[in-house]
Amino acid sequence: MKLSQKAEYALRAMIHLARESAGGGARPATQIAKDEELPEKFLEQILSDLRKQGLVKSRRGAVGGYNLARAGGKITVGEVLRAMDGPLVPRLEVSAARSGSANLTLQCLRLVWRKLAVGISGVVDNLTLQDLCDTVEEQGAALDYSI
Amino acid sequence: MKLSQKAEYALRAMIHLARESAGGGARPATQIAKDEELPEKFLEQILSDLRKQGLVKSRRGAVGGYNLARAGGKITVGEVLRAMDGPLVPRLEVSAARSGSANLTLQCLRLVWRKLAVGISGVVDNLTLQDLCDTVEEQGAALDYSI
DNA sequence: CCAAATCCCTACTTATCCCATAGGAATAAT
DNA sequence: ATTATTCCTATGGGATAAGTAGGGATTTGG
Repeated sequence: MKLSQKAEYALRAMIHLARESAGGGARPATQIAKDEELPEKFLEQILSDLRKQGLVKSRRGAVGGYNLARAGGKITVGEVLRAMDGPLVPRLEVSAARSGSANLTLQCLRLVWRKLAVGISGVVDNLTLQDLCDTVEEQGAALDYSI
Repeated sequence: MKLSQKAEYALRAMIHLARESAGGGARPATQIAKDEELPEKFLEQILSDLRKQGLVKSRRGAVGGYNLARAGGKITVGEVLRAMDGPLVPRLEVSAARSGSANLTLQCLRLVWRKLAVGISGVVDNLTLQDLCDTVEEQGAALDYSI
């Protein structure tokens, strides 16, 4: 049950934009990379993907950079993660009908995946970038390293 | 957000044992492999791991095989998945203290991971092998391919 | 127009690690 | 003994993730 590094980087970049670029100006990838300690060229690719998924807007040229495509309160964590990794829960590719025992087992699996999907979606689809910024801000910076 | 094939196979084997071997006799790996259409030698390794984690009991020799270590109602899906894949949620290995912006971002991440952990655990740690068997059995075999 | 800054695209490399296979040693029943 | 099984270790192949590199396209400012 692992999330890709790419998805983590994407989320970090998005959180950065939500916090840092509320004031209009576009933020160059190089600066995001430096501030958030992300590999620069890799981040470029990620931002490009995020743009294609409609999560950020870009602007080229001398004063170019990136911005959230919508307000931070309108972008959920789930959108970001799924934009990078696809579906968040294992999908059962049922080839053909199976024999009796195997078939019952696969039904059990489906049940698990479905419940997992509900649980995970319940979290990430109801959590916006703004929520994150707000919570961390009000908690202060020195709290809860226990994960 | 992907589960390893190994974890899926393990869960399938455990569900098989929960359903099929309630009546005492140990079930050989070869038969599990055949019934559930799992790669035989790979399954051997998986069962060996499950044994080391205390989830199945094995018996060697001519009438040997595997059995659940406890009743199916006492083994959760979460135990099985974690036995194979380790923690189900990304763990943030915080190296050193970061600069201001990166640090705030990492706190946001921690918040996400923590909420995800709660959501996922809430599902898999409250779902036993017995639950799965019961649900599927009472629903009948021809239901709900929609995942 | 020119230079600088930036996004954009594509190909490549590298490393990791999952998935599986193979062969045989230990153990137990008949 | 023979047969059926678990148990252990090593190995390979292949996919995929993670990151690098280089250069083209676009915009701003002088």
